[in-house]
Amino acid sequence: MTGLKLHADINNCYASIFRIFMPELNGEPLAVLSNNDGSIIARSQEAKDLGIIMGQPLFEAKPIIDRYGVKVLSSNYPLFHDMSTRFHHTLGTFSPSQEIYSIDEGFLDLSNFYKTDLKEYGCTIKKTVWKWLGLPICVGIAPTKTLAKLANRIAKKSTKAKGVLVLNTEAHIKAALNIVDVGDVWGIGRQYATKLRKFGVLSAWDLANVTDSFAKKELTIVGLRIVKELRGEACADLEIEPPAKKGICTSRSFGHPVTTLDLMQEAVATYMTRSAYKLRRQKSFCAQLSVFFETNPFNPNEPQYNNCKTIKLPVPTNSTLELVSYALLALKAIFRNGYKYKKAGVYLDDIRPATAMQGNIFDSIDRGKHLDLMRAMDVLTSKMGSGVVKLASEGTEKSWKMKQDYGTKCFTTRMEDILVVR
DNA sequence: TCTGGGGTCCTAGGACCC
DNA sequence: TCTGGGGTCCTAGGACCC
Repeated sequence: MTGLKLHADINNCYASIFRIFMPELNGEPLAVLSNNDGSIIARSQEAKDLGIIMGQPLFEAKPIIDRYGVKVLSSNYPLFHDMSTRFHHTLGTFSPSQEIYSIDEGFLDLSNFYKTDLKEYGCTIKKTVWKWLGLPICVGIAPTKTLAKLANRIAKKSTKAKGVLVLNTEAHIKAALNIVDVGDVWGIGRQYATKLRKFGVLSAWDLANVTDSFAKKELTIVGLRIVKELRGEACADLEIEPPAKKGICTSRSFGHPVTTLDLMQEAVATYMTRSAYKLRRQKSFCAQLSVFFETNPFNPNEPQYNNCKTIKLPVPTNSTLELVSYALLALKAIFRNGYKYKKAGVYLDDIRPATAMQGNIFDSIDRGKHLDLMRAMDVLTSKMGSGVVKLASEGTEKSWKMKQDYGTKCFTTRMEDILVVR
């Protein structure tokens, strides 16, 4: 086996981050809420043990929360993001080759570490993250990314592994595949798991032993790659450089239903400002945008109206001013009075790098001026946070903005970022 | 009363072209 | 009488991820 990959992730990420700064939460059941405080998106181990379910609406979990005194907190993304950056930085000191996979997960390439005691190395990483950041992690090491993820999953549950599992012999890999349910394999979701079970494929080991043609036929080429990775054949390398996004979306549910065009315009302008900022951060332009909104689908007694309007731009741009004006045109084209809107969003599409720009002879906009203004806005935004400078169309009241009833301080960033403190 | 947000990739089918 | 077929592009929808 040539390649060797390490997967590390933060245990109960959001709950663990809060506990660093609020140690009184240690040992207590804790649930972290989605944007708008709608549902539960993260739980401490104690909350999991009480039967609080991932994705469960808050009101449904309320009986358990009240009965056992589960502590509830709103999401705090500035804080999560900051701690995530520190986690990945720490991880990166252990290999020259690193992939930042998500806010709480990363991969390292250990292919040249054949002389290293891998178990010990994994334990050192785990201890270091704990010492430097106070975050609990688990580590899996194996020949492919899929197997490293699987090793990590077992490490989390096994008392013997103590949070670090190395799978680098055929016997160990076979034993591991046998104890993992097919639905717990990375890339096998609910639909595929149900389908596979009907064919008698129950474990990860079963999946590793289907034929290539079966995998391709039933799970597409993506599934075939998973099967090969389970057999130890690497099909996915680490992504060292994050690829530029092909689509950029900003959408939110409203804290209160929105019924007027005025407020909807504020929200759309605000979301577009955010998307345009993301677009410029990755040094791209876009040639298409969409605006969409919906009423509350969980409320069948209210009249429902969802719509989406897409506009192709005559000249690709990343100017907030231009994108907002097109977005408002799109919105006006589809907005209807008489509905209680629950959510809106914008989507940027047909994204291309700044270098591939092509002009249009009918272009009447002074792009140089826009560019200077955007640069100035971006400097302020990155130094002082979003919202320090904004367009008039974004509004100032933002009565529609999302609910955060259980807010916390941004402990590591700015004290003035305090949302609501209880 | 109250149900997240932001992405990726693949496939099938239709339009269109020569 | 016999009414092609292959390629490409685009889009919608479905699956997955955290």
